[in-house]
Amino acid sequence: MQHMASPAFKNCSDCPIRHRAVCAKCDSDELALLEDIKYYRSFSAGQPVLWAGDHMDFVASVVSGVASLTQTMEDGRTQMVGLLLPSDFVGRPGRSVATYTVTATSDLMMCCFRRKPFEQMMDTTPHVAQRLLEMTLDELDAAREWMLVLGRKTAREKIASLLSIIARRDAAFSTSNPGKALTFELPLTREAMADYLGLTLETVSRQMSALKRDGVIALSGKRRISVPDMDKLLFEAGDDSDGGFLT
Amino acid sequence: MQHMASPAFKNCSDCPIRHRAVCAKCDSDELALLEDIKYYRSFSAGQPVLWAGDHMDFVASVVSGVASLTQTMEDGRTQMVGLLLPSDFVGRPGRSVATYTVTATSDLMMCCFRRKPFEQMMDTTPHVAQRLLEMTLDELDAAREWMLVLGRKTAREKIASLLSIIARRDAAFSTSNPGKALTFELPLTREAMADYLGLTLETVSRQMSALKRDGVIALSGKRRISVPDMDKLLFEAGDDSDGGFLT
DNA sequence: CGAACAATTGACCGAATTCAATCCGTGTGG
DNA sequence: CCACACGGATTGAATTCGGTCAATTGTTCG
Repeated sequence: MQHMASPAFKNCSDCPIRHRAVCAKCDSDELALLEDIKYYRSFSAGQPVLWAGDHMDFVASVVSGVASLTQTMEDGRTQMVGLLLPSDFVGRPGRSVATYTVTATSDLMMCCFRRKPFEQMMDTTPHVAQRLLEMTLDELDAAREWMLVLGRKTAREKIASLLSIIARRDAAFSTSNPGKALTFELPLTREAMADYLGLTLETVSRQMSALKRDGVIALSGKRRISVPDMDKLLFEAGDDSDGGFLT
Repeated sequence: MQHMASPAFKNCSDCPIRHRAVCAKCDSDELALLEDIKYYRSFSAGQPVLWAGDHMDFVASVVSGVASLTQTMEDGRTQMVGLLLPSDFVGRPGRSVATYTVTATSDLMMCCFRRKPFEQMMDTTPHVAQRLLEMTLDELDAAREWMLVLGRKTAREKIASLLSIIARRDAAFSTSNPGKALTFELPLTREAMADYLGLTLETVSRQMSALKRDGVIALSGKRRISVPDMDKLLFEAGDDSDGGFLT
C-alpha cells in the first residue's frame, strides 16, 4: 500500500537524484524553497500511483525504482508511453488532471511537490523552469525514438531495442568493463514489455527465447539478463553500429 | 529551390502565428529583439529543409505550410515522428546538430532565428523559455498519443486517427458548422501517410478505399476529403466518443 | 502525345496474433 | 511435508492482418 515514507537520506543535498532531477540547477537557497513544499511517497511493485483522469495536486520526481506511464483504449488495448526512471519527472505544471495512468513497476519512491507553490517557483526561479525544459526536450527525443521502434521495427528488433535501452542505463550506473559480459535485472514483466513494444506477451516470450537460442542474450532465472556481446545486441536492434552507446 | 523570401505581411505584429508560436508571450520590446535576429526562408513542396546530422545555426517557427520530421534506418525504413504545422517550432536550443530530417510537405515558409542570440534570449527573457516549455509539453503529449496509434491500432483505425487529427486542426481554423459535412485538403501523399502511420502505401490506399466504400469519407480528386459524419470517423479511429473534439 | 509519378487493385506470402495447453516457481493450507 | 492453486512464462497450432511483388490506372506536365 502507498504510504508516507522516509527515504534513506536526510535532506536534498544527499539525495541520489540531486544533480539529475528537476532540481539539478538549483542553488542552496532555491533548494531550501523546494524542501518546504516536498514530501515523500512510496509504492510497492505493481501498485497504481495515479489513474488517467485523476486529480493531482502535486508534481513529482522518481527518486528510486521504476514506474510506467500507460494509455488504455476502451476495449482494453494498452500502450506504455513512458518508462520513468530515477530523476524522471511526473506531472505537468499548469495541469491538475493526470493524462496517463502511472504504475509502480518496481518498488518506488517519489519526491512530491505541492502543485501551487511549485508553479509559483516555476515563475520566480528560472533554474527550475530551465531544467524542466531540458528534461522535457530529452523526453520528447526519447518518445520520437520510440515511435520508430513502434512503427517500423520487427518483433525481434523491438525486443533487442528495449534490452539495449535498459542495458545502456544500467551500464551508466555500474562500472563499465568493456568486452566483458553485461548483466542486469529486467524490471518488467513480459506483459509490461509487450505493452511497451506494441506486441502480445506471447510474441515477447517467443522472441526472448529466440534471442537466447541464438546466443545474443543469456537468462538466469526469468528476470536476470546477461549480454555477452553488446555490439551483437545493438545489431539485432537494427540501430546504427554506434547507436550513441558509450561512444 | 529554397531561397530567402518575403512573407505577405510587414512585421511581427501582423504575423499570422504571432499569438501561437514561440513568441506568443512576448511583449513589444521582446518582439523587437526577435525582429533583429530573424530572417525568412521558404521552400517549395517536396524540398528537403534539413538532413539528420546537418549543422544548424538557427532555430525556426513554421509560418505557413506543413513540414515533416522523419527518422530513417540504414535499410531505408522511415518513420515520420512529427508533423509541423504553422506555429510549430523546429530545432533545439543548445543543440547545433539536427536530430531528424525535416522536409517541406507543402509549400513552406519558416521564420528563422539565429541560434546564438536566440539562446541568449532564452536566458534573459523568461517569456520565450516559458512558451517553449508549454509547446514542448504539448508536443510530448502529441508524441505519446501517437505511440498508442502506432503500437496498438489497426490499419483502419490508424487512417481514421490521422484524418481526425487533420480534420480537427482544420475545424479550428474554419468556421465550424456542427452537423454539416467537413471538408479539407489532405497535405500528405499516400507515402507520407504510410510513413506517419507505420504502414505501407498500399495498405494506406486500400484502407482509404475501404473507408470511402463504407461511407465514412468521400474523396473529390485525390487530396480533397470530406467527412459527412465526424462522430463516425472518430468511432472508426477507436477513440473515446468525445475524443476531445470540439467539446 | 508520352514520360514520370502518384494511386489503385489483385494475388500471394509471412510475421505476429489468437486460442489453447503446458510448464515452472512460489506461497498456502491441509 | 506435500498437494495444490496461482500467476507468470513458455510453447504449439491455426488464423489473419498487413506486407510484398506486380500489373494497371490515373494525373500532371514537358
